[in-house]
Amino acid sequence: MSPARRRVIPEATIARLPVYHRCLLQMQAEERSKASSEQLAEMAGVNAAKVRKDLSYFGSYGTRGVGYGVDHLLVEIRRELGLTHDWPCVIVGAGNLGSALAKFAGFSDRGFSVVAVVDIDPARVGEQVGELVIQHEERLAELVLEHAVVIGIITTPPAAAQEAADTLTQAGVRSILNFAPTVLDLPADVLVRDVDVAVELQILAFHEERRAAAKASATAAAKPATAKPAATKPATGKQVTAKRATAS
Amino acid sequence: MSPARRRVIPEATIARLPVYHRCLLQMQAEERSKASSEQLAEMAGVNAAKVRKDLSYFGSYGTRGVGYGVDHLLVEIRRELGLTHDWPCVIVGAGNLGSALAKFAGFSDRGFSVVAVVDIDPARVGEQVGELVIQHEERLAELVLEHAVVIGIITTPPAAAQEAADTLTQAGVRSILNFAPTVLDLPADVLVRDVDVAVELQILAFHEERRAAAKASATAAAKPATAKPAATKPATGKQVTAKRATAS
DNA sequence: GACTGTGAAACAGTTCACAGCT
DNA sequence: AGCTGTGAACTGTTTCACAGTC
Repeated sequence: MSPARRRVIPEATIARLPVYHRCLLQMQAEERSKASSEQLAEMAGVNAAKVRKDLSYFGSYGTRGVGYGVDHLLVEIRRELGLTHDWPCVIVGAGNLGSALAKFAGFSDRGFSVVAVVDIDPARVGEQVGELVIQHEERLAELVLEHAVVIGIITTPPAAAQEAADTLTQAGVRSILNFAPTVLDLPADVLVRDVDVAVELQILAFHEERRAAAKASATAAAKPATAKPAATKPATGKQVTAKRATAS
Repeated sequence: MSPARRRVIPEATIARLPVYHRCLLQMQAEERSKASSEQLAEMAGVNAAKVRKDLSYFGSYGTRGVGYGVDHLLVEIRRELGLTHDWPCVIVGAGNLGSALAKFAGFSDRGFSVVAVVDIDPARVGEQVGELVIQHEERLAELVLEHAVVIGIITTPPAAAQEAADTLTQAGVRSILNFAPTVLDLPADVLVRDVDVAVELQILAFHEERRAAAKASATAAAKPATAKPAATKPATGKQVTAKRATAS
């Protein structure tokens, strides 16, 4: 529809867009028609300047002195994210996680529909998972073509992930969400996003470990400059909010 | 044990540490005793300079002219990540995802043990999930204290996530892995990492959308500088690898 | 000769601060 | 008066390139 005369958007901005989208949906549900960058920021857990800069990459959707129109902004973000049309996805690996994702309805309302679930274990083929029936992984390429699958979701054990990714790629899939704890080796035009729960836990553990070390060494050291005293209670006005980290 | 005379480590480095750890484990399994930054980099899907810089934050664990000793490096990273001791975790919300995580054994071998699963639905209490029995969410604070839980994993529906987080925080938990699609509002000393599958899918969708737009506009434009022709096959020497993005 | 460790350069992302619109 | 949009300053991260060590 629109001409591709668009600026280059920072990755960090792109990663926040879905969050803004969610916040705006909530505002819409609350019948709010206007939102200032300040309000959106508070809700999204970022600062107002960031919201304004992020949104400005796409155009001037706000009104000075007023704010952003919730409905309008929602439409624009929706368009940018391609949430106006459907994204057929396939899940490879019907283990605990794959099945959980297949059953989970929360994506379909945002345009992501799981059109097939495959597994390599013949014993599992035919089993019902949510609305779908597990098919054999042999049929993966076929299914991708048949349903015009655009996004592949890999939830296999790590040893099987590369092969799944290769099959998906050869069938034309260019976007992969990889839950397997492996680094996939794919052509440069394939976009892979890794979600690894163990990695996340280890990052948390690292910080816990440091906290413990800091506390231990605070016994001798006089200067309390290193470790702040734990924020006793949320302040009245500006809420001191948790350190946040999302997939980039 | 060691004095807290440690440098400040960039977040980006911390996020890669678990990946190096995984690669080293694999090398160890393959009986390799030495690894160069180049080899580690290839395996981890990053470049060699990054590996060297990352590791150098922790000390000089390599030998010039030789590389890094796999076993030694593994011990050091393990220590940094606190994988030498156990991290008791609790899962709040025994839905599809919560149950899948509870059943999944893949964390325990890295020191993360799920010591309890709670849910707010009385009908689910008593149900077996993996090795554990679902308990009522009322008991959450109690369970945290009893098992000295350090990490809380929130897998509730979004509406219930804030309350779960508050309870965890009040019981002393300072690290939260949040799967609920909500921005949690917590004291600044609580570290939250968000994992949101819908967000990940939307990021992939954004890029797909742009690809489609670029292709559409490429009809008129002569310069093929914007979109590279799809890498036909993995090159012999240096592998051109997929764009990668992990939780930061 | 090979490979690490690291300053310095380049790049990316965030925050500031204010001009400009309504 | 209020709030957006954005250059400019700043902070964080990656990459380069090479001196230093084995």
